[in-house]
Amino acid sequence: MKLEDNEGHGGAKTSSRKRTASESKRDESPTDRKRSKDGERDKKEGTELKHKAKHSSSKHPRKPLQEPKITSSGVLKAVSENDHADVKTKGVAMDASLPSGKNTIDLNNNISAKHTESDERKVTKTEIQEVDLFAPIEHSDMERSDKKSKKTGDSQKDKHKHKSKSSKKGHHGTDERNPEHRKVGEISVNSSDGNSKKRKSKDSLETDVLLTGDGKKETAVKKENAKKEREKKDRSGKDTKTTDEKKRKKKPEGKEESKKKRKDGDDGKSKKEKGGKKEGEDSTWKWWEEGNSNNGNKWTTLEHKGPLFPPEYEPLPNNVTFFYNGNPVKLSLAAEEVATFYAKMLDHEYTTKSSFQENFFTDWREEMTVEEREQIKKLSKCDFTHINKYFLEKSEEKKAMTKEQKQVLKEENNKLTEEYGFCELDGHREKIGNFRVEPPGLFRGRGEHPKMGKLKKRIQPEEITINCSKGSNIPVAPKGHKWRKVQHDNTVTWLASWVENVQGNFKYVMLNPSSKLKGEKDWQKYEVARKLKLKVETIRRLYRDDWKNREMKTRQRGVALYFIDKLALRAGNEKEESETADTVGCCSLRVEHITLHQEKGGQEFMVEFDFLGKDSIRYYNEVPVEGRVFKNLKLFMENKEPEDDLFDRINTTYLNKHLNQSMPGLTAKVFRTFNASTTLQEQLNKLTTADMSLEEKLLSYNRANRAVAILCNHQRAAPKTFEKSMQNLQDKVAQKQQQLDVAKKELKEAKKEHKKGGTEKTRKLVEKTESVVKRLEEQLKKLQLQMTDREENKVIALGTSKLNYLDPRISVAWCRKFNVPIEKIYNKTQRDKFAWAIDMTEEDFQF
DNA sequence: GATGTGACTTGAGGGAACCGAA
DNA sequence: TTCGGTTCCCTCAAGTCACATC
Repeated sequence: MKLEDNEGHGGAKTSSRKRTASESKRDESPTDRKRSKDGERDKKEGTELKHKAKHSSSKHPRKPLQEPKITSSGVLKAVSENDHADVKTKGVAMDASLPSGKNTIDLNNNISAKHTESDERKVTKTEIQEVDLFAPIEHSDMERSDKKSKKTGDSQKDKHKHKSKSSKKGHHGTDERNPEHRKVGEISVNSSDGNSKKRKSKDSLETDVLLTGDGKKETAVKKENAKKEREKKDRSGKDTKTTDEKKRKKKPEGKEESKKKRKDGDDGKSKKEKGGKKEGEDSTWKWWEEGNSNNGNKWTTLEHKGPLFPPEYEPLPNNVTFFYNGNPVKLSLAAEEVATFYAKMLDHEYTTKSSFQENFFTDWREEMTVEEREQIKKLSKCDFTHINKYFLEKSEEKKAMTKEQKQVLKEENNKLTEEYGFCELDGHREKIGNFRVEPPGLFRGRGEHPKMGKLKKRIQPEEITINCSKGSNIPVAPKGHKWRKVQHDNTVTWLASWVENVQGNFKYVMLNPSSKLKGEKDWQKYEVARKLKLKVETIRRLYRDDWKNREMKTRQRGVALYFIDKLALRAGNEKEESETADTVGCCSLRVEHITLHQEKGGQEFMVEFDFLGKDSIRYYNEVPVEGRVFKNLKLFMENKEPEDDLFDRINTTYLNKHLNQSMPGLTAKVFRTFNASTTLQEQLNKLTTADMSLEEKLLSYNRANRAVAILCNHQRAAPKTFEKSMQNLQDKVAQKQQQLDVAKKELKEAKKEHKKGGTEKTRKLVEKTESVVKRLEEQLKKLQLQMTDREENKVIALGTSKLNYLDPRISVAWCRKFNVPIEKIYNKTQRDKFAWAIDMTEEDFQF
């Protein structure tokens, strides 16, 4: 088959880029001359292919990859296997349910297994309800809110028309992009993307969406579910909320909970939780039960106090000296402040890196006076140790403060949070996520960031734009200052913004994840992912077809999508070279990041991935792929240098445009959410049974969560105290075992005595000893489970996936179904963030 | 169509707060 | 009550993605 390819075509590269040697070489190869012809035909056919900007070797010198900070997947695998062994020897029967064929929580196997299952499994519409992106979402867990809002729904229907394009000033029309024109009790699933108007028209063409007489979209599935719901209601004679409330009231109180309640004075709240809320603040704003009457705007009224600035620089005491070339030097205030930034970091590895030192020194010199610059010419001659010692002492002093002194500080802090940490949004008090302006300091990029060590300058009010509603109390700028600008743009969610000087990025003051604005977006995100579930089989079939397409570009698209779907890779936007660390995602993978093995470890068509992803976290994985993918990869790598792009014909914009055609609202990152949540749901279904103890259930939950974290490559550094705490646990287990052995011996004796000549006393002793043995056995098992869980969690971060990728309704439903207190899986912050899900989800929810 | 901009989400690290054992 | 290990939660860097502009 002939493959369309215009690699040799003149317009291949972006105009500003120089052609690399390898590019020229390729242009001259016979294959490419052929491709050039094909390319011209492409152009004629209107399918012009464009090369992506390519990395030249000078810009991306091939350097050895950073040692895995924590582990490669191989290590993860090894850990899992060990754990598996542990689990077996400890007799905790959880292993049979591990996700992979090899009974390890191994990424490859896990994903392969998952795909095999989901590929074979037909996702029918009756499994989950169809959710229309732009129309009312009506599925079981939302019904309660729907019902409640129906009271006001009809009267408000008219309000939900598209807002006309707003006359935006400084910003482009976010309202256009995200109209959120939903009806009362509904939520629009059109996330932050923009083309809602366009999409709505596209969406209305979808065949699986039925239009009812009044123009309201309703799917057949929704109708079916509504019918079921009515039947359910008829049977119970009560509405779902009542049932739900009753159910929750009935829920047995876990031991831990009741213990906690007693301890905290029967209100079930920890000290922290108690401290977090003011009197009268207990009633959470149940925005999910309300309609959105903002016509796509983010808010109607917004009032806040503006951001809180860091304290002014406090000069060093006279007895703390900076030395240059062995001589004490009294620095100017500005230079001294920057010197303290460096001095504070002296113990950090950063300061040993040459780029950090160079960047710091360059920026520091800019803050110096002419005389200082004249005098201080070499960083190596600078001695910051005295300053460093001073700050260490200060830190020790702070630690050694009395309880009362600490309390005073805390109260001062609380006062500031009270004043600046909340805003009034549409009449509701909402928590602000980050109300403090970032203090000055030295920029710490992650990985080998070329700008590490540069000076992050102090932000002045004159650089800050305030966003609030017209007619509200405008925040007052600090004395002697004024704001850069005060605007009233309700199409954006931020309260204040500024541009940081190191990378020129915008920084924003935004709301806390528990707020309506963030919660609604989160909900929408999971609804899009659920919608993908209905389409994923078609999409997979389509990208498989792409593998054999005659166009190179289409083939690359097919393979890239396969990776994004199968391996949960990030999209991989192009980045500014030399401005950021050299990290990649799917579309920006280079030839050097993969190695093809015709056969490895008894499996054919193996692809070895080794690259630095987001935050310079290493991604290492060996994956068996389908033969056609393997062949295509070979083709993509043909005649390329290691530093050339693997997918040189596509980029994330192209990929997302294509995905959006398959399903409105679909982008590359939705696959991560979809696959993460699907994996959690499948694993929980597989790993939990009703007869498990609470601890066993929690281990199952964490294992399911872990499978997702591995899939998403969420690694963490092993805690510093890991070995020690494991040793402590092991000691405890040994101690408990010993106690158990003794108790068992005593029981045997007691039984013997009782058998000899049974009296009331001997009978009671047997009973007592039996209960002791039982209690000790339970305690031992609990400790063993704890140990297993901790060991398995050594280098895996569960938090990120839990917060960002796992539909909370899966977890909430699981808790309800298996009587697990929600506090066991979500801490206070997480419960606040997922309040909407906790309130609306019933036990039968399935992602 | 390429590039730039802006608004947002995702992510790991680290200090503060908390909690249980001694 | 103290100490030390663990968890929470804040911070800010680093992504994604859509729209604007050239």
